[in-house]
Amino acid sequence: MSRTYHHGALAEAMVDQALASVRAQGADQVSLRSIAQALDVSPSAAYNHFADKDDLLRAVGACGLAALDERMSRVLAAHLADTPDAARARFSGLGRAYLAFAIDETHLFQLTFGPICAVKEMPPEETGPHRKLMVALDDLDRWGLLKPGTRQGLDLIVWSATHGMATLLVEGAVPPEAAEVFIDSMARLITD
Amino acid sequence: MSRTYHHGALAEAMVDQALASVRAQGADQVSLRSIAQALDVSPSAAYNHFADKDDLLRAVGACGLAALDERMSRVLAAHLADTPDAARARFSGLGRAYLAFAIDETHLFQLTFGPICAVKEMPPEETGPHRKLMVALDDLDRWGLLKPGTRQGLDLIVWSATHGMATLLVEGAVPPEAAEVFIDSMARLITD
DNA sequence: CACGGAATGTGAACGCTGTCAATATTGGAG
DNA sequence: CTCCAATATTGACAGCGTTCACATTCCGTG
Repeated sequence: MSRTYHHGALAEAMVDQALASVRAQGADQVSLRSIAQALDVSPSAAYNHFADKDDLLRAVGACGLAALDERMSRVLAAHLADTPDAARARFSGLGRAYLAFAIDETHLFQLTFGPICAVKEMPPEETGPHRKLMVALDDLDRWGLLKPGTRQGLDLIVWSATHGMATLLVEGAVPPEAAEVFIDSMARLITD
Repeated sequence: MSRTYHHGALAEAMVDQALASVRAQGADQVSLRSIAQALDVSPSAAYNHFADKDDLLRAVGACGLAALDERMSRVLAAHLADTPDAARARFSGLGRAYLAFAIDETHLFQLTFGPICAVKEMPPEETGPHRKLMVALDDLDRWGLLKPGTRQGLDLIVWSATHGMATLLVEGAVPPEAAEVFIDSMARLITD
């Protein structure tokens, strides 16, 4: 199986390889040349498919966002029931998924939400994870589980707290055990 | 003013220059060579004072933490009174200071809380900003302004929400105007 | 005051990096 | 079958962090 001059699907192959490298070593340590070498391809081949190294890394960051979104989707799929308990389970399950992603995909999390992938023409309102969190909040509200009149301000609080807790975990400022404590405290604070 | 062979205080001068460069361009774009050149010094001179480039950047990150701490100190100094209102003012003032730092020192914030300066033998419990926030929470509790029985879980919530909101501002995921909304919502949520 | 070692700065070099321009190869449409 | 557009290569460039051998200066000890 001699490798042809044309690879055929270099773009995806490079994203895959870059994804693996980022997971293993963190985005800072990944070099364009090393992933080209891993694919038996010349370094400059990348420039037929990506503008930059950063452009490639942004594609990897998008994979990270997708991975997080899928974790959250699985949680929703596990609690479909139309009951207060299911609504509660969805909300704290989503939070747990977010934090679990930060814990065991640290490097990918850092890339996805780091400076390179900074939000550009892609407001968080339209991304999966943020929307899912807000919908879960709406559900809680619909069942009357939130303290009355607090729904509005809760958007920013819940989002920033969850995302912030994730970054604290990633930075090592807080031990992984704190994640569960956080989820419980949050649920206790916003529900009646 | 001939420049002597020995600079005299290269270490501090390099930190100062690096701090300025980080503020201007962000830590990623700062090169050891450029700051050496700005100080009219050979690139390798840095290695008499710092182990690494990262070691120098960590010193800059420490400056960032100090700058944040000073902002928060100023807030405390402005509300010394031993009254409930002063306690409230201290709490939300500290939050505002944290977010203001993130807004107008974006690059420095990213370095200070980024991977390079990752917490190492320096638990946040001992850093100024975290401690100040917790003390402010204690004050609110002492005046009976918190919902009863919630004090314990509030540590993680308040810390992660504040820090998280700061990172969202830095990433551009949220506009600066949201900062004030956040502070109000937070205060309303945790106090009675 | 003299001197010698410690501290500090220099210069050139190494291997690595991202990126680009010129060139070669190839698949597929006409 | 031919030719163009897409794709990959080669070679080069400038810049990076880092190291090593060496130069210069400062300062405490005799």
